[in-house]
Amino acid sequence: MVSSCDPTYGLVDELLELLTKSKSLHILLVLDRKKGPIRFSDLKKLVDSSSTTVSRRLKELEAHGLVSKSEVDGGSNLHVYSITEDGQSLSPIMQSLFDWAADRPQ
Amino acid sequence: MVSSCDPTYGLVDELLELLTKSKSLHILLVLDRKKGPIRFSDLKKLVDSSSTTVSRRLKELEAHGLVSKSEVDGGSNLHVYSITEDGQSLSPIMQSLFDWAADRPQ
DNA sequence: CCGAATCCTTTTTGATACTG
DNA sequence: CAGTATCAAAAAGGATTCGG
Repeated sequence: MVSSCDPTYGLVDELLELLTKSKSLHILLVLDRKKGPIRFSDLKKLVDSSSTTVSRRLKELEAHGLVSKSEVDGGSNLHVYSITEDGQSLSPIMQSLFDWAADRPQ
Repeated sequence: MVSSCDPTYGLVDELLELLTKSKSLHILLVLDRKKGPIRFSDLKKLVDSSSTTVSRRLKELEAHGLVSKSEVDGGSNLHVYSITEDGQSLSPIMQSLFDWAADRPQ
C-alpha cells in the first residue's frame, strides 16, 4: 500500500493480504462479538464456509497473533478459539468498515 | 459479514468483495493521497500492476461510485481518474487500517 | 468433533497482442 | 497513451476422505 518506497509498505501489504482473504474479517468479527471462546464447528457454521477454509484462515490468523487457540480442560480433542487483544484492537476499524458499507446509498 | 440473518449482509458483502480484490484499496489510497486527477499509466506504475488488472479495478470502482473518470480538455484519448467524495469518505478507515498495520510489533 | 491432505473446480491474474 | 480481448498460469476455495 501507499508508495512503494514507504518502508512500512511490506508490513501493511502482508497484513492486507491476510485480511483480504475470504472469511478472515468475518471470522475476526464473529470472534470479537462472541466475547468468548468458540469451537471450530460453531465458527464454521457462523461464517458459513468449508472446514478447509476455516482451518486455513485460523492457522493464518493465529500465526499473525490475531487469534489464539486453547484446549478445554478435560477434553482431549476439545479446542476453542478466541480473538487476542491485538485482534481486538482491530475491531473498531472493522466496525467502521462495516458501518461504512452498510450506510451507503446504493 | 456479521450473521447471515443481518439484512445488510448482502450489501456489505458486495462492497467487501470489491474492496478485497487485489489493488482496490491500493488504488483508492493512491487516488486519495494524490489530491487530484491521475492518468492511467501513472496509476499503473504507482500500484505496480498489469494494465489488465488496473483496468478491471477501475471499472469496478467506477461502477460503485468510488472513482470517477473524466476527459481532459483537448485530448481525445486523455482521461484522468479521481476519487469521488463517496470514495474519500472511506479514507479515514483506510488510514486507520494502514496505521494499525504499521504500528504492529511483528 | 477437530482438522489436515488430496484432488478437483472456479476464480483471478498477467503477458501479449491489438485497436483507437 | 489508454484500454480490451485472449489465453495460459497461478491462486484460492470446497467436497471428500481420513486419522486423532
